Amino acid sequence: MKGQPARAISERTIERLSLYRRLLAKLARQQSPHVYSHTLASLAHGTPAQVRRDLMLIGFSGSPARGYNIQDLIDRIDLILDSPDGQRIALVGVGNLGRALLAYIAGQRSKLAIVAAFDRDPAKTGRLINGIPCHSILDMPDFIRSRKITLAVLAVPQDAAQSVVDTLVASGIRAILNFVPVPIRVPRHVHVDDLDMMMSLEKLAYFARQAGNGD
Amino acid sequence: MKGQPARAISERTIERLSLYRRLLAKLARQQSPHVYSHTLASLAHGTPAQVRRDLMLIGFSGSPARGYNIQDLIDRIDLILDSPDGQRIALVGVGNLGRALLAYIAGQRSKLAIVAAFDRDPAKTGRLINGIPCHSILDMPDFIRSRKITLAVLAVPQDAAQSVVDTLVASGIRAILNFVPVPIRVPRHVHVDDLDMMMSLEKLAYFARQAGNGD
DNA sequence: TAGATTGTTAATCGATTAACAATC
DNA sequence: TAGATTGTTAATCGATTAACAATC
Repeated sequence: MKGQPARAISERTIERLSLYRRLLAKLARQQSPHVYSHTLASLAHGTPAQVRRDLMLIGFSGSPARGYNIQDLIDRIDLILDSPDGQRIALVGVGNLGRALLAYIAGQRSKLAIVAAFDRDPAKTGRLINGIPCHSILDMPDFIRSRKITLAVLAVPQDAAQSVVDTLVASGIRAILNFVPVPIRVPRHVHVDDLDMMMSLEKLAYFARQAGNGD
Repeated sequence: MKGQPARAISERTIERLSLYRRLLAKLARQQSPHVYSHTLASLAHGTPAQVRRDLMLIGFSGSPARGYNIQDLIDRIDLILDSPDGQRIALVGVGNLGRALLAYIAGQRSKLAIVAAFDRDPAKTGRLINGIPCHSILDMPDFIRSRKITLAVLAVPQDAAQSVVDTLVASGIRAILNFVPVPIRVPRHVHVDDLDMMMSLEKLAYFARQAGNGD
């Protein structure tokens, strides 16, 4: 069964759809039930042409007179981005950053939910952290398999990263949000998104300097 | 005075230079003092052609016989990415995420250092958090100006984001690492990098699903 | 020397933007 | 109707990759 047109939507477009949905949710609480491409574009810091093209790619139509129906568009994006029965996330590495991510992600209401955390340190396992059960990393493979967890957030020490990733992949994980500043190797069917804060800071530092050493 | 060739290096290339430097630092502790483009490429998950092109752009040369000298290359990248007298960072928003970022960034040794944190909540100000002084957000403009802080990390609640950004910009901030999931408006000379975790998770969830709903 | 690698230009690829007929 | 907006194709732009002469 092929629910959607199944034609590949690019990574960039998926990112923007996620952003559009968030902006539309705010718009929905306001005046008009419709929005023009130029309005949404300006909220998203994009161009009207890009908004129209993105919506074309997901087969969503508007009207030249009124623009796009906000609620219908939200529903359409939900259909694409959300899995009907939600998707479960495992957090691996319950250090400072891991705990903050736990609180942060739990705070957003979404079809995505962290259902378990794992750590090597026995002092951290066997109890709830931010309402999420924290288990020994030894129990991770069974847990991921039995609970059909497909996503992982990686926040372990650098040295442990690759071996934890290998375990995650062997357990059936399909995508990893990686906070560890080291390139991790995965098979082609597994997706990785690297959020490398030091790299971002170094990049910003460079461009801040370029911006004008004037005064 | 024009220290570097000053020809614009692209954002992507700067990101890779930051990554190369990190990988080279590890290589430097090992066997050979030289590295080939294909070796560095494979560590960085890139292509040899891209590595050579990046190094060409910064005017760094190797030898067909031995490849690139590791220490010389590190020194060259330092010259481009680092400011001789370091660059100071302000953290705004000392919630769960802010405190974790404080610990994380302090942990990396770098020419970049968080020198102050700011929060609206009086319960959090007037004391050290992770060794960093935390001040009232009212003192922020003076502090940023007098200490010549050019970078900011933004981790405040959504509602406060834009007004805090306006204050930062007015105080002379040149670049912002933004963890708040809302598009912020800045003048053209200010650089923003958005690290939007929920967007990344939603993107990964989509591609994890595409990857094969097979079994 | 023969063989591998560098430095650099040209070709390719993908994504964004412009343009404009069709529509309300 | 006149005027603005949509839907979509074509043009543009930027970044990556391929190719290969020069070099060690």
